[in-house]
Amino acid sequence: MARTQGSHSDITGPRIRAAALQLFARHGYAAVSMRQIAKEVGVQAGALYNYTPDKQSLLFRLMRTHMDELLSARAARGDFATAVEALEDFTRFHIRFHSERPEEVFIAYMELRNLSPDNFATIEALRRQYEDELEAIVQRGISEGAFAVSDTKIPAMAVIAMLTGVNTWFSSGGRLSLDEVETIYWNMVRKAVAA
Amino acid sequence: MARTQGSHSDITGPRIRAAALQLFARHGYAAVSMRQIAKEVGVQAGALYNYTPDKQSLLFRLMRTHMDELLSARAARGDFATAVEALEDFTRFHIRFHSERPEEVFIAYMELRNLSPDNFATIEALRRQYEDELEAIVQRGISEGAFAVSDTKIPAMAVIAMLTGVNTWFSSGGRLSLDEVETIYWNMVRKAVAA
DNA sequence: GTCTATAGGGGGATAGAC
DNA sequence: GTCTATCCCCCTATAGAC
Repeated sequence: MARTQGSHSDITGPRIRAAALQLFARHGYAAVSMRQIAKEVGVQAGALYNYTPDKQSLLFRLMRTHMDELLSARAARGDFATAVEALEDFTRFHIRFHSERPEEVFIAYMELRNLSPDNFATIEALRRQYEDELEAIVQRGISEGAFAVSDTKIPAMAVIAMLTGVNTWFSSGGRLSLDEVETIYWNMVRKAVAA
Repeated sequence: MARTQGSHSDITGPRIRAAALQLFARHGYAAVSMRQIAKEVGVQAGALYNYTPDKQSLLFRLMRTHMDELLSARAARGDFATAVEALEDFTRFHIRFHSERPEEVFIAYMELRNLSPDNFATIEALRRQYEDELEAIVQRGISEGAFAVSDTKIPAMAVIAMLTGVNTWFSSGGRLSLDEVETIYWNMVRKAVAA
């Protein structure tokens, strides 16, 4: 028996999430209505509820997917002989991964307060996991005698804040290529923690 | 003739702005209603319009005041003999000023997209002015031979992003005093740009 | 799966009494 | 200056036809 249902279901779902991603990033979750999302997709508002139980779940799914992709892309990176090499890899990975997903990154930082408490806890745990990976690199560098910092958590937070800041100004057609930007940041990061 | 009007006007205005500040910071501009603000102040919603022409102006005034205070506090800092000293002063000033005003800082970063185009341009110009002051310090450090960075704008953005990040985790009752935090950051900033 | 229609609730802002 | 009352609009989410 051929399935007669589901003719559009495989395409409408992704299109809803793509529209929500762009609209949430541009105007903010609270300022975007389900009607706007529906209009962007080309369906009526009621049809959205075939794909998401509610607006909150739509936001959560975008953030959850983003964090999962971040952590698995990060996990796919190899091991490194020294903490310095690991830190350079982290620096370049972070800048590149985030610059390729400006909308997701923006939402991940700006819409945390619009998550329900449970959803917030889930996202927060994933974010913490990512930070811990950098903190471990800092710790390793100290053990190896390559880094000299009087704390591990603060340098990790400082480096992530600094690198994520690239997204606020970088544009791919600008004065510098992403590769050049990576190198400038890596030089600053390297020196900042160096012994 | 004694003025009989204005009995509450001197106090209600500030209370409205204080309530809006807290609510906007906590829930976001778009998610907060004029009725909520009024309730927090203890007046009816219509009374708010004696103090602001509309909701947008309320947001703008908060951001404008914050940026004005930032720039004048910064201007009150003295001159310094070397770029290194100027950079240390900037670092400590930025962390302290921002950590004392978490709600204002949060709004200044998160609600830019909810400003009308004209209001956005005004705030953006003030923010740019602040960044330019740091960029000038970086430029000076290069001239003096004290700093070695292959760009001036990117290090300025990187340092500001790093320092502002303190607000995402610092709490005054925590493991470290603000003074200790300042010193940790200053060591990283100093080394990051050092020749 | 999508539509139309609607329930049920807020929203920003204004008018006019006091 | 503040209140009550209201205009007119939009919101999320659901029900039921097709």
